[in-house]
Amino acid sequence: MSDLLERLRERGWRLTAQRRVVAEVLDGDHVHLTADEVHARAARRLPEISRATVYNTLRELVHRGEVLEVSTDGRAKRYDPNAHRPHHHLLCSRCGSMRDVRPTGDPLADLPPSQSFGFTVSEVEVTYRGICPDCAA
Amino acid sequence: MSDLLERLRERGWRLTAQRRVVAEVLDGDHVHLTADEVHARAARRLPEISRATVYNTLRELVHRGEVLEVSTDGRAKRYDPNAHRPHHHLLCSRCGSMRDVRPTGDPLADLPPSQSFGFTVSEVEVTYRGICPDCAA
DNA sequence: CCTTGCCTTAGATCCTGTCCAAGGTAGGGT
DNA sequence: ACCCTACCTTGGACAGGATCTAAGGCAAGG
Ligand SMILES: [Mn+2]
Ligand SMILES: [Mn+2]
Ligand SMILES: [Zn+2]
Ligand SMILES: [Zn+2]
Repeated sequence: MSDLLERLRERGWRLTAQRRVVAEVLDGDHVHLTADEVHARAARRLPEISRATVYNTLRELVHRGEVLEVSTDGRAKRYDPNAHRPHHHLLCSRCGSMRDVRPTGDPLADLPPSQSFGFTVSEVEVTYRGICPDCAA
Repeated sequence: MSDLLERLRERGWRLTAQRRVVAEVLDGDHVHLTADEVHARAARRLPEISRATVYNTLRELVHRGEVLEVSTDGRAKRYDPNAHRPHHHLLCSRCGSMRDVRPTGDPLADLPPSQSFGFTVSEVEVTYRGICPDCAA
């Protein structure tokens, strides 16, 4: 994720300790943290970091396409560093945990033009809902 | 939608003016109102109806499977009376309006068991995001 | 009709996320 | 190495959506 920070610095981003820590916290696979979870983990390394800065940084990373924002049924949004390879999600209806999945097939191709109602469709999101192994036990 | 009210009354629901009006407001095709929109329309027929009652009634209708709750990217949730025939949604990223769509193909079949991560998957939700004709103009 | 337990109500409260004004600092320029 | 300044961070106020509470109201069975 240090690549990311370099890339952004070249585009005029100031490299601050806060932004570095947020980027570190977001690193990994199947990572889907809420903003408050990001803040809690960032605060372990940088205790004075504020919630506003976490929100600001996340918003900018999303806006620049470096992080994916996923909303889950009225709960807090989750932030996903795996933005460069498109994928979908498995969501536990009980605890809200998420896993990445890559279904075969292209749902965009499954939308007949007769059903588009004049919309210019740019993306599709597929969410599989169920109970995760932990919650099933 | 009077069928609905009868069905619920037989299951022990009290038939109040408020619940009747909420059910009326929710009737129709491609209906995806927010709770406040439901409240506003209900209040045209029953001026003293409270927001709390609208929220209570919607929550119960959703819980009993008579109305679908659709969350749309951090905006207010929308309520969909068309719960009995499964369908998916076209969502305008600008104004938040929605239309029902019925894509061909079954996304559930597109999830390889190797990708299930032990989840017991019970439903799949597909959202097509784009710009609606009104917002494109 | 009466009674009772469910329903409705206004307002407080909670949660998530944004906005603001004040002070701090990265990093280009000298 | 040091300044400057525009950009960044901060705490707290604020806003919208949704839930909760305690008090009074009313559907509907007896
Ligand atoms: Mn993901
Ligand atoms: Mn619908
Ligand atoms: Zn779970
Ligand atoms: Zn629109």
